[in-house]
Order: sequence, then C-alpha cells, then structure tokens
Amino acid sequence: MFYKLNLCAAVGGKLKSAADLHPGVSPLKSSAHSIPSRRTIHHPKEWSEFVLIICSGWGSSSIALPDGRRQILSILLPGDIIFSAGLFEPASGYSAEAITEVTYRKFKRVEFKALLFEYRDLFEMLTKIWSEDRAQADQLALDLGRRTAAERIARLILNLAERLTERNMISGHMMEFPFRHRHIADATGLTPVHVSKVLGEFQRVGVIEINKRLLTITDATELRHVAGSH
Amino acid sequence: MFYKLNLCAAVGGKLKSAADLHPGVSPLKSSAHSIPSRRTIHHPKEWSEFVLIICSGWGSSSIALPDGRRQILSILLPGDIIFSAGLFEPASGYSAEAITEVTYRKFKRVEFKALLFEYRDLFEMLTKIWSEDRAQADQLALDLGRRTAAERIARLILNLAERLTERNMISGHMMEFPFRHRHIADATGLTPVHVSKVLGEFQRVGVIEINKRLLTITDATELRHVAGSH
DNA sequence: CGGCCCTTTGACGGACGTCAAATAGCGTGG
DNA sequence: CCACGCTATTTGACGTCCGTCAAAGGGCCG
Repeated sequence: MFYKLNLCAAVGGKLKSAADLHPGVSPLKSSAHSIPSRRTIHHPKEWSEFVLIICSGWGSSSIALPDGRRQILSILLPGDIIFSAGLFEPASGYSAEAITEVTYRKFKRVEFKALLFEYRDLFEMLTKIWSEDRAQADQLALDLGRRTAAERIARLILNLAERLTERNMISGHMMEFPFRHRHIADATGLTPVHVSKVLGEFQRVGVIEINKRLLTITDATELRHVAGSH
Repeated sequence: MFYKLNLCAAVGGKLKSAADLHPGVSPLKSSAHSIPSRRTIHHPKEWSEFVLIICSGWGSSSIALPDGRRQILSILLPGDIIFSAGLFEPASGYSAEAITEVTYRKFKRVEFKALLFEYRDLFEMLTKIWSEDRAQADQLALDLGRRTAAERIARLILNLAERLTERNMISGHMMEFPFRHRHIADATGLTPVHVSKVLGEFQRVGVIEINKRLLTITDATELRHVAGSH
C-alpha cells in the first residue's frame, strides 16, 4: 500500500506532483482545488480530460439513474485517484461528491498517461493500484448481490477502518465517520431508514459506538463475525 | 468494438496470437484448450500466471463465498479476455466456468504484458478493453444495488443481445441462450425460483420467447422499457 | 424404463422498503 | 444567547418484493 501513500504525499504538499517521485523528470503540471462539503467535485456530463487525486477530506464516486436512484462505487480518501473507471479513457456518467471538505489536484489526462508510458515503474505502480481498485469493484458486486444488509454495513466499516489504518488516520479503534445515512445507504444498496435500524442494532449489541461523527469499534471480533464469510 | 473482434480472430484460428496483429513481431506463444460444458476453466485458488482468451463457447467468471453464495461478474463470450480483475497482476478468488463447451487459449502473463509495453497501439487497445470492462463492473454494481429483479433480467438479456450482435452471433431477434436459471440467478443476485417467475412473466406478456435454449426478443421496445431508465 | 436435474407453480415467510410522525442537531440571523 | 428553520435521525406500523420450501411435471441420458 506504500505506493498509495507515496502518491498521497506526492500530491499532498511535500512534492509537487507524482512526477517528482522520479528525480530528474520534469514535474507534471497540476492545479490544486478545494470543495466545501456536500458539493459536486465532478459532474457526470463532463467528458473529463483530467485525472483527479484527493489530497484531503472524504468524498464519494457514484453512478446515478435518471429517476434519482444512486449507487456509490467507492468512498474516496486522501491519496485516492478518481479514475472514473478509466485512467486511460475518459468516461461519462460518473459523478464525484465531497462528503467533508475536500482538496484535490487536477492533472491533464494525456500528460499523466504519457508519463506512465515513459517510466515503467510508475506504470507498474499505477496498474497495481488499478487492479486493486477493480478487485474492490468486484467485491462490491458480491456484496450487493449476495450479502445481507448487516453484512454489507459491517464490511463497509471494516473496510474503511483498514484503509484509514494504511493512512494513519485512525487512533486506537476510533475513526472519523462523517457520513449521512444516505451515503451509507447509497454505498450498500439500502435505504437510509434501514441503515438507521442496522446501525442502531449494532450499537445496542455493543459492537460499535457512534458519537459526533466519530465511530469506535468496540468489539472487532464480533463485528468481523457479523461481516460474515471472508 | 472492432478490436475485440480482431482479438477474437487473433485467437480464433486464423492468426496464431495477438502478436500477429503486428506484422514483424514474433508471435506470442499460446496453447489451445477445450473444456466440456459445466466444468471449471479456472480455479479460485490458482495463482495464475496465465491470461486466458475465450475462442468459442459461453462461460462465466465469478466470485464465491465459502458458504456457497456466488456472484457472476460477467458472461464470457468468444474474444473475451479473462483478466481475473488483473491483466497485469495475478488475482485470486476468481473462478471461471464453462457454460457450454468452451475453447480458449492460454498466454503467459509476463510475455503478454511485456508485449503491451513494447507496442503502444496494442497497449491502447488493451486499456480500452479494460476500461470498458471496468465500466461494465460499475454498471453491475448499480444493477445489483438499485434495480429490481425484472430490470436486472431484462438488462442482462439486452446486454447479451448487444454483445452477440457485435460478434455476428445473432440472427434477427433470435439468440442462443444456453443458461440454467441458476446462471441467471447468480448473475443478477436473485434465486433460480424467482428467475423462473420473472422469465415466465416476460413470456406471458409477450416480450420474449424461450425455446430449446434459444431466446427471441419479440417486443424489443417493451423489453427496453422494462429494463428501465437508461 | 428409471434416475437425475431442471423448471414451474403455489403457499408462506422474512428482509427490507415506504410512510409518517416525533425528536434531535445544527447552522443562521436576530 | 436564543429563536427559528432546515435537515438528519429514530421509531413504529405496515406493505412488497423476493426468498424458502415443497410438490409436481419435463427433458435428457444411460
């Protein structure tokens, strides 16, 4: 996972761009942006010529139906790249939203791509990230198609805990949890009302505690058990 | 879609390998295999050093839970590449099965990869395929998370019809449909019993007809309507 | 002919959705 | 600091979609 952290650092401030990972390479141009919470980062209609990398804050990437139904494909954390399903090909139909305040950097897709093709180890790094990302997408399909509400929500929490640990964004068993129930619902294919019931039950039996947008895993073993097979 | 057909042709017999698309390039080694219907092509435990390409027949790629629940991620048709979520990185946990009799070719992953890095247009072709594949995965998540049983099944049929059309494997509105209900159930996150009910209803209202593993779309407009938004 | 798997059908059950009302937060402006 | 309004959360009653179970055909192959 170190490459993710590297990339995060690369865009986070210390370095100017991913290109700086290669001493001697002229840095990629990029521009920094900031978006307040709850606002759109990337609109589904835009045929984007840019690749976006989250520097700070929490976001979501999703697809929506004309009638308003939405599916969140992934929760975006610092260091995450918004491929919109294609690092190499621009894709439409995807949208990205800020959950908390978000800062991010924008790279020109063609420049990014050219650089990858030029430096083999950068290329390897990115394909590795892309493969992991795809594996996550496949797991999501399994979750949505074959797991119960409680399993899905438990797995979402465990998954986040893991990703936050990689980023040193967790202390003890306490983590930020800046979601509205609607976010969790859209990520798990449920309704906000049902999410409320499941989270309520989790707290009643004492596997987690939620307080002021902070979540504590009080019984990790049991939570993993609820998350079910695998 | 021409590149898919090219690749299909490339592995189908006329050409010896994808490398032959490049005159002057020494062909990639590959080996041909045949698998009877209902058998495993690729086992989830194998840490595969191979990339597989379907030459003929229908297959499925899926993930399974220890308790037996399965999610089919995609229906494999001639020309399809079995990435197992990673063309570049081997992945475990995925399995591929033959639905009808299947023939396929096996390429060494490292050789395949090296070739891509050497020839930019081959690389572009593959990233395009990979991006499309990823987009399909994301649509699957949307289907499983946010669409009803009837919508999912209707979309599966329309999707197949489209892919078969690209491959000239459809005549009029009639197509092969070699699935057991269990396949459709695992692809749509439903149960075989419910699939039976929905397909029965589709036939009762006259949007499709199924006979001897052959499916006819008798009312394409209505089927698209049932498939819902988008 | 017999066995096996698949499909169909119906009755019933359960997980999750919908609706609605009450309560709690939370940011804004006075 | 309080009042206000908006949005989120909680809770309960009820509805629906889909799953489960079971029994009765149907097709295929030995």
